[in-house]
Amino acid sequence: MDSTPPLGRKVTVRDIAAGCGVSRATVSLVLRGSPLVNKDTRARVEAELRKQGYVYNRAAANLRRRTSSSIALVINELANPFFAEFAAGVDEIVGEAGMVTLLGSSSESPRREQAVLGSMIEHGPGGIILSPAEGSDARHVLAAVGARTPLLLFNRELAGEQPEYAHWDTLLLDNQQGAREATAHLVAQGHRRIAFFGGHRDSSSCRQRRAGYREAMQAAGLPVAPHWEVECAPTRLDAARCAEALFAGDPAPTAAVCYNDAVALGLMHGLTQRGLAPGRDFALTGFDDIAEAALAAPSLTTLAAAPRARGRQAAQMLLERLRDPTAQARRIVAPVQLVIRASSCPPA
Amino acid sequence: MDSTPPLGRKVTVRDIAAGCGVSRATVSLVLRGSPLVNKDTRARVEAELRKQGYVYNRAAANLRRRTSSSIALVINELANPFFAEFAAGVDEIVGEAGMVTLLGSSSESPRREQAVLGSMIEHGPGGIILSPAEGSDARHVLAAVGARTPLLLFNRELAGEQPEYAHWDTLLLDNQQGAREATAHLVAQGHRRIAFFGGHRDSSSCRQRRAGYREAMQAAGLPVAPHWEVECAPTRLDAARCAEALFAGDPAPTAAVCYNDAVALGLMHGLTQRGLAPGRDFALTGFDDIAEAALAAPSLTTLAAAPRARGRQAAQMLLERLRDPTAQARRIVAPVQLVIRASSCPPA
DNA sequence: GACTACATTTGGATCGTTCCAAACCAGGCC
DNA sequence: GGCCTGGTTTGGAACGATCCAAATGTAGTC
Repeated sequence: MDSTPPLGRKVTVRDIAAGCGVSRATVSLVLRGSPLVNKDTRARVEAELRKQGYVYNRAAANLRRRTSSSIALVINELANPFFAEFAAGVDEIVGEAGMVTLLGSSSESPRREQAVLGSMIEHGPGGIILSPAEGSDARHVLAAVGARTPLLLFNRELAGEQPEYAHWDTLLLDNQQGAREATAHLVAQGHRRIAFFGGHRDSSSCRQRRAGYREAMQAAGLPVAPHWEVECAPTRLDAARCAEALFAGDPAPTAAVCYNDAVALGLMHGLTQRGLAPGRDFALTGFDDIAEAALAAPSLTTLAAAPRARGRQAAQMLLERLRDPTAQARRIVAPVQLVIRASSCPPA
Repeated sequence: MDSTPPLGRKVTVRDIAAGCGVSRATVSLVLRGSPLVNKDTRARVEAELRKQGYVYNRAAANLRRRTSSSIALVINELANPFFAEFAAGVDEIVGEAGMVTLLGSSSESPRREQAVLGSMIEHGPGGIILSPAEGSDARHVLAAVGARTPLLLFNRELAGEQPEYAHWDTLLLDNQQGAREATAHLVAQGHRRIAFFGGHRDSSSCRQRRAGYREAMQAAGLPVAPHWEVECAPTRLDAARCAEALFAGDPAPTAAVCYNDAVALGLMHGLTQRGLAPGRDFALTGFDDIAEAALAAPSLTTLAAAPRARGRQAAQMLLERLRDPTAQARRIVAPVQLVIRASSCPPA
């Protein structure tokens, strides 16, 4: 009986088995808490495990069992607090399920996204949660991940998505409904000249939000002047810079539905510099409900997407898919909630 | 020769070997780009790899080679933009090195931290980057990760760290120097009554920043009144609530060095509600240089810690450690940079 | 004592890859 | 022909766990 804990080598089931005079199979049963093994034997083995400082090798187990214990999470921009919250939510659920999250960031580059997916897939994740980079398309994603590993798309749809990719689950935000509600709220406040401000024309979320805005305007019987639809990068800085454009034509709007909170806060800045007090002389709404929305002056009316809850939901959807790989693909459009604060005042 | 791509099963080197009439060993050599294999053979094998849609099984390879291709990253609070940036930096370098990041979040709970570390270690990461939860101590961390896996500590030191843990690398921010510079800057602006605002007494970063503040005050020959050191949770909300405390005694300060940016922004809010204009009637500085610091009104003087660069640095340090496991442990204190903006005005 | 019934334990084969020492093959040289 | 050399290729044994069918022991029954 050679029960000395090995020095250079890792401790394996073999060492434990030798250490307390049972077979490897028995140790393995103990490790998995099987009811087959005798009480005393279990106690002896468990003592030996502690004594030798055994650590389970999940990779070896996964190899033999043909299972996986990880979920890959590929995010377009991790540094964005919205996606960081989302990632935290995913990791929460993945952790609760006893699995581990493989993290990757694509930095909004479809090429890097493909490379990252390719690297992830070699590690054999049970499934993948992908928040696509702008411009990412379905063919490349399919080429990188193959048809075997379940994939869940978050936040954006892929360009060129065909029925053949229909086995992918999708979790989207209801951008259109959100923008519609924000617009309707401004209308209800008494505004007639309402702009849509910010975002990139080619981003799908921007298109959807703008569609919701137009829909609500039309439903209220209100016209949309061309210079009320202003495009800008989705950053505070660029939004502040573009504020001018709203007042470049006649008639000037008295309110704006903004692409997101960052843009709304930038616009506030721009308005202030023009001598207009946001929340008094001009009403606006955001999108996302980031932490600062509640603390801005004036506090920002916005649409809460609850990114952490969405992360949890995405992870749960994927875990369910792992349990039943043949189930029908799901497409969930999560509602967003209008949070009314001070910025959406009635017209001056 | 059975070259039909298997249906239910995964494609393995065995299938490729059979598919083009060579041995598994040869396929393996091709996969790793060995110069030993003949040009024509290589081409044949590579064609077969593409044809069958082979994906490399890194877990199996790691098992045999006794190597690892992952780095574990355990963060105290991923939703905090500072740490999200840090994580993005880590992942950048880890990805460049052809490895993958295992993500875990401890939500500032030492208990969860230990559980997460325990789960991580079973996946056999090559090394671990840990940004400890508040109150996490060295003994528990050691128990969870063992002495075998290299560990790098970021941002905080562990309670009860003894010489026996001296093999852990450490990357810290120079909190003390930062606070000293901020204080000295306010002194140079002409302030005499300077407060230190926010943070928890028992957090090590808060202690260090406060020490820097006191040092600078002493160096300038300035006294520190007891009610100038105000404690509060490191959130905007609580900071706004605690602003009052600064003016609860005589004499009132004319400037404050804040624990971090969130607190500084909260204090601005609190000042405004008291009828004081931050950046005109009262000077303040932050810490972290979060995105909004530059866009706040007034823009916030603060200390830039460059979290993404720190993440890259941490990953690099750990990768070097993997290359040379016996090298002397390193302890790097990264300087932070004072960014002067509008909030640190001279006295009114 | 032979039988079944049940609880517990076990040795090999296996997962997909890599290592290693040995084998193979062609060409050149004595 | 025998021998060496250098470039290629290869079968079998690992890595650390799990599966499986079969073996072992222990009572209980007739």
